[in-house]
Amino acid sequence: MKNTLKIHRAIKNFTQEDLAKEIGVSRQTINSIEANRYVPSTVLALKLSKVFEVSVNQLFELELEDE
Amino acid sequence: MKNTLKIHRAIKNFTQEDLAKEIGVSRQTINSIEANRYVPSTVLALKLSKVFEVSVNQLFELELEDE
DNA sequence: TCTTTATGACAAATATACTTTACATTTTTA
DNA sequence: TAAAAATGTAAAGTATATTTGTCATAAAGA
Repeated sequence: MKNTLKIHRAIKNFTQEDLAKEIGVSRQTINSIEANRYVPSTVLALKLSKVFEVSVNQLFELELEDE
Repeated sequence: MKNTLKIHRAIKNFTQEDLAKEIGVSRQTINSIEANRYVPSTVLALKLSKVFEVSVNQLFELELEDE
């Protein structure tokens, strides 16, 4: 699964830490998601969707290897 | 977090087992998500979004207690 | 009504998300 | 160019998703 977190973070001019605080997770969690080290929970995805004002489907997209 | 899985499953006329096979998880996983016993991963949410042809945000919604 | 199919739920085991701590490297800014 | 801020990543620990197996009950069909 790929994501556009970094882009939306740039649009909002947020650091990883800003974002982490905003949604109540650690900075490393944000970093690890951006680096595709792990897949976030749907609650986390919805919170990101809310903060960035875009849909979850715009933030995250399945790749061939996911299916 | 609440979800509309049961409704979309009814629209497509899928049993929990049909759906489970469709997206490659166990029937209990579907059952547990519908019953709000746990929160699925974003990959799973995206797969459900694809099968039901609706956005993740239409399938799952944050509740007050999530924030 | 009897049988089959679908759902709800629990327990134990395993996989993986997420936290905290910590340190190195890169990027920004004074 | 030196200091500060931001990012990348790793390890160890905790929380929780997911599987497999199993059983009880509800719903649907013969």
